[in-house]
Amino acid sequence: MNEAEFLASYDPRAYPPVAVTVDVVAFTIRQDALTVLLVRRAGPPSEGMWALPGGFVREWEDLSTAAARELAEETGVATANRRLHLEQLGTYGAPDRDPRMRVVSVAYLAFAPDLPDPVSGSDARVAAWTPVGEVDRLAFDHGTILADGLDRARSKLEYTPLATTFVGEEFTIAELRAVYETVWDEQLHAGNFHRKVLSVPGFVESTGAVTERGGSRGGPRAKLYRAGDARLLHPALLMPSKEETVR
Amino acid sequence: MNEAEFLASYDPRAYPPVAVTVDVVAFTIRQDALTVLLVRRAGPPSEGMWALPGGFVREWEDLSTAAARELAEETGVATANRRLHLEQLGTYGAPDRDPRMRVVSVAYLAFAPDLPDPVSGSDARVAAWTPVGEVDRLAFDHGTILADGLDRARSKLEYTPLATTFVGEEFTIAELRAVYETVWDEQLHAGNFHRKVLSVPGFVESTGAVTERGGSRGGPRAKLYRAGDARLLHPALLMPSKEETVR
DNA sequence: ACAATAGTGTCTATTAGACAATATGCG
DNA sequence: CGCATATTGTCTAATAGACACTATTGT
Repeated sequence: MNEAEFLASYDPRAYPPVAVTVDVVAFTIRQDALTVLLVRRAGPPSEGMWALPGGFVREWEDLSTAAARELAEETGVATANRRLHLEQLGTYGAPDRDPRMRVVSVAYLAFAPDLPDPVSGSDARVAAWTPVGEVDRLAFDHGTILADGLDRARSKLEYTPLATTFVGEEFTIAELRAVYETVWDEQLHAGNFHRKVLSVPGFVESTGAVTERGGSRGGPRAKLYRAGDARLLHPALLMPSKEETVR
Repeated sequence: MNEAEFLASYDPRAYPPVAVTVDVVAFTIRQDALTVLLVRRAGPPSEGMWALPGGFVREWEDLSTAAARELAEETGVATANRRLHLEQLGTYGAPDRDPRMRVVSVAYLAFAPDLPDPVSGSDARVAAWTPVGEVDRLAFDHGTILADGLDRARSKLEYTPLATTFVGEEFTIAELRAVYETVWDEQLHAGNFHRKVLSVPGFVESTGAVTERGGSRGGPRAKLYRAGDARLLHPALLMPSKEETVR
C-alpha cells in the first residue's frame, strides 16, 4: 500500500470523537482596573453561568484564527488591529471538563487597549467586561484558565514590552506605570520606574511631543513615547514581591 | 429542554472530525550532548521519516497522562519517576499539518537524567536518542515543535531549577554547570557559576558528602549537592549572549 | 612533578531601590 | 498660592563578570 492508497482508505471516524474549541482570555484595562471579557452562556450546559468567550474550531481554520474570530465576534475588534496581542496560553483537556463529550480547548491570551463595549454575538450571547477581582465562579474549568492567564500576563510584563499593548499608540511613562500597577496590583515608585523604563533598550522611543495638558490635578506636561522595537526587556522589570513566590 | 435532556439528545458526530494527539519533546544529556528522542515512522504518512514520539489521546485519558504514556512506551521510563519533568509546550493545529485528517497535537516537553536506550514500542517502531545538532528533517511540523521545545528549555534553565532534572539525585556543581553549557551551547566561567548557584536560595542544598574520586584528569573531590526546594531562581541565571536576541 | 580542577578572594561596572530635589502647571 | 506630578540627581546595597589564587588529586 503506498501513501496515496493509504490516505484514500483512511477512515477518520475510526477514532473516538473529540471536539476542539478555543477559549480566549481577553484582558483590557478600564477605569484603572484589569478586566476580562466574559460571556453569559445562553444554552446548556451551565446555562446562565459566566464563561470565557470561545467556540468550536471550524474545519479549515487555524487555531489562532479561530481565537481571533471568537474575540472579534464578541467585541468587533478587527483581527488586523495592530495593537492587539494574541498568544497561545495552554490547552485544557481533562476528560470530564465538558459533560457533552470529550472537548479539548486551546486557550488564548489577548491584550488590548481599552476596547469598546462588547456587541451581542450572532447567537445573542451577553458579553461584558468584568474586573478580574469581581469574577465569581465560571463555567467548566474556565476559572483555572483565567487564573493561568493572569499568571502569564503578570510575568510577561516582567520580561516583554507587552504593557505597551494596553495603552494607546502614544503614551506617557505614567500611563505605562499605571498598567504595571494595575496588572501587578502593586504601587511602584514613580521616579525609579521612569528611569528604568528609559534605560531598557528598545522598550519605548520618544515621539518628541508632550501631552496637551498637565494632569487633572496639576503637574507638568509629560513627554510622549511610543512602543520600541524590543521583543524582550533586558534588563527585565521584576515584580517587587517576588521572593515570597519563589518557593 | 433541561440540561439532562439536552445532553441525551446531543450528537457528538455533528461536529467535523478532529483527532487529538500528543507529541513529546524528550530531552536528555548523553555524552555531553543534548539529545532528543525520535522515532522512525513505521507507516504512512511520511513512512520512514524521523518524528517525535506521540500518538492519539485515548478516550478517558488526560493529556499529560497520554504524554507520559507515550514516553513510557518508547523508553520504559515509569511515570512515577521523580526525576522526570513533564510540562505542556504548546498546541499545533494548522489545518494541513497532517494529510490524513484534521489533527491537533498537544506537545509536551520532558526533561530527564540520562535515560536508558529506547525499547521498541508495541508497534515495533524504532526509537533513538539523537543529538539535537544532528537532527535533520522531521515529519509533519515536528521540526517546528522541536525548535520551540529547545527555546523553552534554554530559557527555563534561566529562571527555574530544571537543570537539576538532567542530573542524578546527587550531583556536583561542575555537573550542573555541564548541563547549562550543553543546553545553552556556551562556555561558562567555572568560578563565577559556582558562587552564583550557591547564592540562589533553594536552588541546591549540600549533602555533606564529596565525590569518591577527583576528576579523571586530576583535581580535588567535589562536594555533592541535591536539588533544593525553590521553584523559581531568584536571582536568575541569565544566558551570557542575551543582548543579541533581544530584538 | 605536572596538569587539571574545586572552591574562594578581589576588584570593577552595572543595577535596584530609597530618598531628595527641581520644575511645571492645574485649581 | 498651594499642591500634585514629571523628571532628574544622589547615595547605598546587591549583583554580574573578569581575573587571580590556593588547595587537592589523578596521571
